[in-house]
Amino acid sequence: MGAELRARPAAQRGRNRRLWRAADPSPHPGRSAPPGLVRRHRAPPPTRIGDPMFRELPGAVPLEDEVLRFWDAQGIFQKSLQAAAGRPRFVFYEGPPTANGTPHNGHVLTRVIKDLLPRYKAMRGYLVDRKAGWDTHGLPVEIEVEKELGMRGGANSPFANAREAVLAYGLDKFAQRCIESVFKYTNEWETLTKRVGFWVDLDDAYVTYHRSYVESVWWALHVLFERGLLYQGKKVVWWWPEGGTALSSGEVGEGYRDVDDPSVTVRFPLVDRPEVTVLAWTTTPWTLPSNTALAVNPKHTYAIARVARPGGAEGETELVLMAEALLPPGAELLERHTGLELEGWRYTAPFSWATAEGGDAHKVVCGPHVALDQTGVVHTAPAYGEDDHRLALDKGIGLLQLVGPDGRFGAEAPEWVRGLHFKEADKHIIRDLRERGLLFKQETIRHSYPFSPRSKDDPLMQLARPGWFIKTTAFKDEALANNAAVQWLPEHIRDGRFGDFLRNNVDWALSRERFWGTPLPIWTCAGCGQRQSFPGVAALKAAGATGFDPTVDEHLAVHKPWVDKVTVPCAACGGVMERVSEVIDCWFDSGCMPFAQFGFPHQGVERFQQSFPADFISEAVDQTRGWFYSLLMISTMVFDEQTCQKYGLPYDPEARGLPRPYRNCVVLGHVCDMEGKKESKSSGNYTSPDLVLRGRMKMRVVADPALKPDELGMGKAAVRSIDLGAKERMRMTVGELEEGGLHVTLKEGPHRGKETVALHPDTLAAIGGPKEVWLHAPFEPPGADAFRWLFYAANAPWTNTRLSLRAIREGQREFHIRLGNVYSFFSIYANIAGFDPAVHAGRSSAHVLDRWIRGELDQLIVSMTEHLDGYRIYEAARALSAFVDGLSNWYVRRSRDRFWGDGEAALDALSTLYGVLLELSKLAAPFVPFMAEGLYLRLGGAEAAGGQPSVHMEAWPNPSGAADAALSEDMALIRELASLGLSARATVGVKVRQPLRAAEVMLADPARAERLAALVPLLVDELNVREVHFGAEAARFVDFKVKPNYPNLGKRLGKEMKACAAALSAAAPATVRAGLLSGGYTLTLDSGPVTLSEEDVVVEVAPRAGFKAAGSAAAVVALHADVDDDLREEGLSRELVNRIAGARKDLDLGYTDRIRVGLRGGAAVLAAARRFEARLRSETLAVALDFVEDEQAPADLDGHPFALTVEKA
RNA sequence: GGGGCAGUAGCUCAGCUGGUUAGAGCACACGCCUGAUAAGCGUGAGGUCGGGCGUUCAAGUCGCCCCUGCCCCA
Repeated sequence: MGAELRARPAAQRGRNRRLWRAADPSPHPGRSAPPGLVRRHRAPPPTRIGDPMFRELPGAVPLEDEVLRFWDAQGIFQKSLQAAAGRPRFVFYEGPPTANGTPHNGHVLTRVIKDLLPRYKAMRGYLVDRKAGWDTHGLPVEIEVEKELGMRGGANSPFANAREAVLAYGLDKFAQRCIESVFKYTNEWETLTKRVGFWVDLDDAYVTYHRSYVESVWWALHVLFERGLLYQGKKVVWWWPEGGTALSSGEVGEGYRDVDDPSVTVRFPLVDRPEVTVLAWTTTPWTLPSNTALAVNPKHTYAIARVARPGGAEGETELVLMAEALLPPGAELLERHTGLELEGWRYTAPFSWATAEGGDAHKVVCGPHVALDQTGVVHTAPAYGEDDHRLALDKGIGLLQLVGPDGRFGAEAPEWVRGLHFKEADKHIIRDLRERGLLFKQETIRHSYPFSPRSKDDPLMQLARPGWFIKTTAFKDEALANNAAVQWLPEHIRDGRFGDFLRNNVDWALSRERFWGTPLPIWTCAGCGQRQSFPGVAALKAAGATGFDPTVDEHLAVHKPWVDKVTVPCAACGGVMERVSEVIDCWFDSGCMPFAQFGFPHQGVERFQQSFPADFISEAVDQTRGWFYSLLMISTMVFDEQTCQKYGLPYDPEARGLPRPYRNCVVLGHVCDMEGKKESKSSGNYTSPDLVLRGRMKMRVVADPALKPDELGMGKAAVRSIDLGAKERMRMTVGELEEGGLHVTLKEGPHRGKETVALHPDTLAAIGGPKEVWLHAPFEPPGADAFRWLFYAANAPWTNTRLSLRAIREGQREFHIRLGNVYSFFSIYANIAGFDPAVHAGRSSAHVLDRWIRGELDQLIVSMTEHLDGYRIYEAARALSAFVDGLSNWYVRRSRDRFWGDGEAALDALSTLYGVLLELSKLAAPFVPFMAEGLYLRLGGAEAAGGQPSVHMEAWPNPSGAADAALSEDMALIRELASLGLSARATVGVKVRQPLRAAEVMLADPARAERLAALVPLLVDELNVREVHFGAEAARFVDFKVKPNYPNLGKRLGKEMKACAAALSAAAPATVRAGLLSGGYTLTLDSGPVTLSEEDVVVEVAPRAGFKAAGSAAAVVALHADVDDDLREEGLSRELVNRIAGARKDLDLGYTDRIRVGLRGGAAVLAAARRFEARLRSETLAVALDFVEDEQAPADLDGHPFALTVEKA
């Protein structure tokens, strides 16, 4: 190898490197990576013949590929379960997702949280079954199929609503389509699940439409029916006219959106005094024809007053009746009445199209729900409002229902509004009111109003409907007690969101007039009205049921339309019982999951007994009214003492069997975009999880001639959420794994729909006009571990997470890269030293750094265990990260010279670091399962004594007893002193390579100096000073400060605290300090003398002005800044080492390669080199050093001429 | 309209049961180190802790009111 002249100073090398980087604007998409993500750009030089013992750790995605292959090939997940057989169980319930849409980033969050705790508990010695599940029933599925089939009711359709379209299509075919739709994206879900490392048993997944599941749900309903808790009634429900069905509160909640609606105040003339009109307000004018009452609050004061007539002539007035407190300014008060007094007053309704049924109409009634709002009088239409309905029942008021379930005015209505959609009718009704002089005021308000969650343009209406209900209100107290026994994270969910929901509980509107769902297992006799429920097919057959279709699939047989053909002879009258037509709310399915997943009680009794209740569940916060509720409510009702005893379930009478069915619930926040908005496909601020995981994503593509041929049109929100500059070029291919493809420039533009991008028509044609394309990001994807880490370590799981590549990379740098670097460092020296864990591991080195890091590791184990046992994921992740920081930036940094030394010292350090890394791989395993596995296997954990095939089968580490609180504190102080020393060096302005004579350290608590003695060499090295002095001399550059120890003194002195603080600050600090050190210092306050002990006063130090020093409250470090010839010579020699090391690197030499060095230079350089020749040789592995005196040498070493040749020996 | 959560540095977030220099990361500036090296480290600047009132010797932390945002409900 040829020699190379190497004389550029280090600083210049650095600058060039920066320039090189800055001048490289990523010309090779797909290849270059942002600085910081690629660990090295060349393989480390071979260090010995044959394979090194400790292999390099590859980048994130290749590592994850490798580990996934390994898990798969070795069946590690299954093995881990087999190995845990017989251990106590930690029960986890998987909340079933619906696979009829592609998974998004929010699902990544839930999946990684659900993965972490089971992994942890498995390592802690539990058997953790992880049964997957799929939610397959319900409206979302039906709507999806209706869309696929182009079914839609209304104006341009032959059908009144989609419901009728489905009936025309055929229920049997429809059910088949639903099943297909449900598993449309199963592949995407399974791929994502594996890719993010969520261990769950997909092969044994429960499916809510399977017969065994349906029969379990039937059983639960049967139990409720038998107890009289399942009843038919009429309730006001949120109704979706176009869908022809009621919606559950969860479904309604999805569809709220801000809209502008009319806000009208209407005149209702009193019958007895027609000149006085009651003013009532509504935002739903279409309900006015169905008005049957006006409600007032009995406690409020109402007034008859003369007010200006709106829109009337100047000075025109009218008499109105409304709440006194809400009268407009200038109103003339004529009479006062309490709400109570108004009850029974009759008024003339604005419309009289029909007569109210079932009671009185058109009078004033009192309702406690009436708020002091608008006029304080509420227009009441009992058919269209829950409060209204309840009040009407209460007061014997009848009901008018002029808008039918199809959302349109019916035959009773006059022609001008007949057949009109209710929203459409609003303006006609307002016009009519205005023409008849009944409209007092009209405005427009913006408020949130629910729309169909599946068809965004269909407004919902409240409607009194007959249906089946569960009497959940009868279990309110029990449910609240159950809730109180659950450990919620965050805690406030219990008394806040969830508790509130339970307190305001209303009976569960269970039935759905739909098709694809669990059929309600109730049969009724047309003859005598007898009703009976059946807990399963066997019970039906036992009752003599006929009509089962033997040709149909067993799962379909328990669904509509097949199950509707099943009839049962009526035990009461001998007639024929037929099934009621309804199916049930699919939330009820989900809440039956604890037992239905095993088919309990028809089968799987033992598995259920072992799995009830769950130790842990986790979903996003929107499930408070969804799954969290359905689970809790159903188990509260069904698994009472009686049921538990009957089926041998654990029931602690003390706790009334609470909580059930879950003990701990981690509530997750939403995944938001960079602006903090919730990610959603329809608003376009959404990226596929694939982008983070694999650096690519599949998008639909449409043509847009407004684009340039090389442009890719993408919604603004999408571009931002992808988190690149718009100028970044992405690679686009048609096939998933295709090489090459087109490079396109992102062009921000309008949002074109869910996951959709646009291309110029020609470009689209040129690539064959595909419907979908793959976009490949011009960066190295962070991968699954980094994605997981973001959700664990960026913030608590229940706060919303802002997703951005930047944030992911930040976390990756902080944890993954740092840990990877430590391993990389270890592997280099372990390979050089021939470190063999079988021989060298487990040395209990007495070196203070080794003792320290082992102690820190112990403390880490303790704190992570505590945190994870308390489900505090974020805190555990922070502790882990802080440890890795200390390991990298203090342990390794200060241990370096030991690693490249020989013999025992190196083996001690290697053995310690090896042990720490191996334990760390276990501690990190639940968080970053891929990297942890990669580390574990590379460290030979599997081959070590007692090792397991996988880190995930390892036992969670136990503290070894190495924790040393005193050492830990002392080291923290030393690190603080190092920090102060470096700060002081910055004021001196001398680089750290230049040794200084001494550092003077003054501690606020001088007693600690002695304990620090053993650690002082670390400080000497870190600060590059020859000596560190504590104490006496240091007093010269320190000022003392004394202040009261508030927590201590505050309790003792109370109100005297202020005076004491003032007196103390007035005293001379040095005197106070002296007094304290000699047993106590006495202050004289107005109230008398107060003697302060050392514990009562905090003494701090601060650097006195004019010294090269830096200080904190605990210490001041000052430096002897003068550099004499002796020090300068040593500095020069270290400078030389640095240059030679730089040359080695430029020559790409291996770590152990020997070199020959030729040094030309001036007298000063040569003198330094000769004096420190031994060190020069050993630190640079120079086997030969030639000196040539040359005062004209071209390069500069701290102002001295010099030149260097380095060649491999 | 009601309820829940949140508002702390330019940005993203910590901050335990109230205790006196309010922290971290990123970004920025300067510097350092470099046989882990397209990595790493240090220092600095940057805050009336959304606003107001109150409780207290002491409030980012507790209470009340208001403002703003998000979520849930009506």
